[in-house]
Amino acid sequence: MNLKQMEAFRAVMLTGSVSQAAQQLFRTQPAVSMMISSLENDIGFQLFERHKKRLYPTPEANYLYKEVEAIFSRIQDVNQTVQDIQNKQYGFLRIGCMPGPSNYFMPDILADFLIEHPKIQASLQTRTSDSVIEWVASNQYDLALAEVTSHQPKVGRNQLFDLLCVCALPADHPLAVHDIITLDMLDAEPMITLHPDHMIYHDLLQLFETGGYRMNVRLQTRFFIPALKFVERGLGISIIDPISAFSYTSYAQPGKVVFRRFQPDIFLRVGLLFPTETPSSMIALEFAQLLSQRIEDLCENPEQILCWDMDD
Amino acid sequence: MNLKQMEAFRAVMLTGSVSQAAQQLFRTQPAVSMMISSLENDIGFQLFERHKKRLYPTPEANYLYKEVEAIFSRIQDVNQTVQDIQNKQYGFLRIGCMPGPSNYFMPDILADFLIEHPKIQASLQTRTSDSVIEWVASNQYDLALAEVTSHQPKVGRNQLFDLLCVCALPADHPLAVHDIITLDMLDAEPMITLHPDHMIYHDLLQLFETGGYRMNVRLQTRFFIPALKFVERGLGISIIDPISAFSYTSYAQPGKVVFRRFQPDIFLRVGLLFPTETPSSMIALEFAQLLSQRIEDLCENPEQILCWDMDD
DNA sequence: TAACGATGAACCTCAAACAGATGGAAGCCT
DNA sequence: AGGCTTCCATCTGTTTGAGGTTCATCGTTA
Repeated sequence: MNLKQMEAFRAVMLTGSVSQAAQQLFRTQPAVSMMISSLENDIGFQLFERHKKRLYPTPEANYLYKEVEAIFSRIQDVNQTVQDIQNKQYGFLRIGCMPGPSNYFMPDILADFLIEHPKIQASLQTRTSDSVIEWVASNQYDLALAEVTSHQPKVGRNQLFDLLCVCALPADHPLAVHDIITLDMLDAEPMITLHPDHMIYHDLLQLFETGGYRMNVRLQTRFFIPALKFVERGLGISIIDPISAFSYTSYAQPGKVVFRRFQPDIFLRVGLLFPTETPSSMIALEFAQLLSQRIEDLCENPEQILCWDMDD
Repeated sequence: MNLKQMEAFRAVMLTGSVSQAAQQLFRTQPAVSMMISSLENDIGFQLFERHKKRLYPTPEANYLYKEVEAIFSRIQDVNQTVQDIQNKQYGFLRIGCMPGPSNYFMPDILADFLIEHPKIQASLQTRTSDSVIEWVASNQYDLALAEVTSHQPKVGRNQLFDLLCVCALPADHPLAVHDIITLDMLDAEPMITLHPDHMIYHDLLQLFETGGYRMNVRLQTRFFIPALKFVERGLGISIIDPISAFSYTSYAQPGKVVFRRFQPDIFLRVGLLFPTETPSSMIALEFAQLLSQRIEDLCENPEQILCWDMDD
């Protein structure tokens, strides 16, 4: 009882004759005839009664036929799935994302991706970077975007990006006339920063101190996005990662906040992370490639943020 | 993408290693290794990532595995069905039966059969012989038992039985002392017969007339079974087919009716009928054999009816 | 007579197995 | 660190058998 026999059986049941079945299978008549008799021999009972130059299927043949048809239906399913996978149209994408990009940046990219891959299912979860790192390590996400501090996650296929941060100022701030904001301009200037336990606060403070300037922290926020709201209201200046800045430009009205190049360079390090010890799905890799490309695009073309207020 | 590849794939997924899979499949390790890579080549994407001497299934492999497992499950179903058919434990039995044997004779035999074949489903319908013949011809029954008059249904696998009829008398009837009832004894004796359109009435009448005796028809009934009720009440003597007589012995209390050999021979012709142009299921043939055997047993051993009142 | 199916003989091809060896990567055990 | 083992991939060479071919024949039946 093998597939070839079942194919022959099915063809004979469908066409009602050995000759036609042979034709349909692109085989010769003796070949099909032999297949049927070898099948009958295997299973130990007759499937057809030969009568008056016709084949009459026995009731047993009808019982079997239903089940054989079910097998072929499943095989068809498998082939469909294989095709879908080949066309990158099959799979489930579990994405973990830190808060900053999860509101606008990531959804935008994911939306583009899902439109191109209509059958793909996805889930997007927002968590703190620490949680995200933990979850992706335990294979709860297929890929994740999170801030990384140490160089530890540089293992496997993980990809690191050093995002050059920009300076966000109220549009009517006197310093907004400059193309580049330097450290000395911010001496004692009211600032909106992240909390002190955050890497970027630490880096910034060190810059101020080594330069001999005073960092005047007017407000501390947990994430970058709310910080921008305070900038918008004129409460101070903030140093912002480009993804958050880009997100802001995509939903806020221009005229309230402007972004400027900041000197010296200060980086936010984010990682595009994959589970360790578990292979990634092709879909995950495909999406990761798109995501990575968009992030690089943002790094290489900071004008889309810096010139946002001008050309709009 | 063929069964062999899927078998190898399944084994590797289950055991988690090529070597163990090879062992399980009674193949060599290179064979399984080759099968997997030829499968990967066919479908166009990786199923396993080779890492640290282990195989890690990709998510795609997991998607496929579910569907492959479903195929094997169906194949298992087919094999089970084949086995059930081999063991005569699969099928549906549609039986048509004329009224006489359908109350006790046929149910008894069918019950025996179903007990021996626990998984078989059956349906038993009672109709007039004419209806039964019509229905079985149009493949509504797998087999049928009916009275046949002409010799017409002697086609195909149909089997005819000439049932030697017996004489049913009230137990206290003076004639009951005889072992054999002859025609002359019944001269002008009150009789309970079937209707005149029935073959057996016609045969009986002819016998009486050629012998020069008078047939005193006290009552006419449609079937044999009610006729026996009248015999029981002493209303007359009846000539009964052995199946109806046997049925009666299996439910009635002895002491009211006795059966005696009747001379000259008079036969009721019944047929064990199969659909024409349609093969019979093995189950139908099996049951037909049992049924045929029981009928022949009844014909060859009439004592079980004739001596019923004595040894009980 | 033509169509259909079963069967047989002779033959061919190829997937799939074998055995047996090798090399590389990685784990395990001193 | 070194040695041993395990596991996988790969190669060579070989064999086997299923499944196909062609061609021919025969019996049945429309």
